[in-house]
Amino acid sequence: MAEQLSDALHGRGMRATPQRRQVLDAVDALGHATPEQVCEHVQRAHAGISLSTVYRTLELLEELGLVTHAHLEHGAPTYHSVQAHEHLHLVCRECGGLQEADASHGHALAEALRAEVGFVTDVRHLALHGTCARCAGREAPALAGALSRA
Amino acid sequence: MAEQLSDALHGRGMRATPQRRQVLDAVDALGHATPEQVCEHVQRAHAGISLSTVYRTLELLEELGLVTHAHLEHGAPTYHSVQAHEHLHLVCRECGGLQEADASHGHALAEALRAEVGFVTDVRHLALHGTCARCAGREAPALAGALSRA
DNA sequence: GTTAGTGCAAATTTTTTGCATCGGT
DNA sequence: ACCGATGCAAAAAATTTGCACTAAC
Repeated sequence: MAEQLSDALHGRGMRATPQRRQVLDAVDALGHATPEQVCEHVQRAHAGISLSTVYRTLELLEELGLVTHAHLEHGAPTYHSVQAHEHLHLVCRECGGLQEADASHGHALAEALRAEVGFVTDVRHLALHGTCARCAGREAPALAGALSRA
Repeated sequence: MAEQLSDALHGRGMRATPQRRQVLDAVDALGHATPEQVCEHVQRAHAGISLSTVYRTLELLEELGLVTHAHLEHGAPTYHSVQAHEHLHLVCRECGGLQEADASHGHALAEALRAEVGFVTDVRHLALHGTCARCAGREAPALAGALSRA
């Protein structure tokens, strides 16, 4: 996989720098991470890197198809490794919590869209917003009442 | 519907100002709009409004459940009226184009998630990223082939 | 008349860019 | 040695906030 990065870079006449490897490793390790979190992680490891380089590198890695990003909350893009298992992101609007769900649910949707309008969906980039089970239960009076009666 | 806004505001001890009506109207009229586009639209109409007020008002309208927003592209939240027909947003990563698709596809996914993990998805807030039919055909014949074979 | 809401300008936060220097090839 | 990549600091966006003034109720 480290070779995958080097090859991709060299193939484009670009250079395999430690920063690029470290950013990719950080995205891998963190699972979901904002550019700032990636930067902190790399610096904490031991290496020096600037936030500018993180931005530039994430953009590059995305072009290379090694990472993707999703907008999980207001103005905070989060990056994921392509190698990680595919999953959907469920973002709760009430508590801000994040949970993951199996990507298979998304595949049916993606397949339907491809068949109907030819749009090829990147399931790894799928973020769903709504209300998680806990918040839905807490805030829906009817449901809460039914439960407390039991 | 104008009454819906007034009632919602008065019920909370808030005031029905022309700016609030105009922001809601603008979101309605524009379909998808960033805060800045909303501001321009209101100002073009004839009224004075500041960008600060647009931000504050959009946040308020979202709390009231009259608008929702989705992150269609990097760092640019777009707001939609709740009254508009539900639809999915298909964002092409290659050309940046935006197309809509019927929300019924999303409903199956939403239903599956609700049944499995109790997460209540807001389908209006659903943005899918990928490659549109035109770009898929033009830029990645190999990938398109691989996918259609699957 | 009260008090929430607005506009403006300043403060934050987030992301991009210019340029001299460093380092991979 | 060559030229792409980095770091830093400044610039550009994007969003939030403080405060005096306006206007809805």
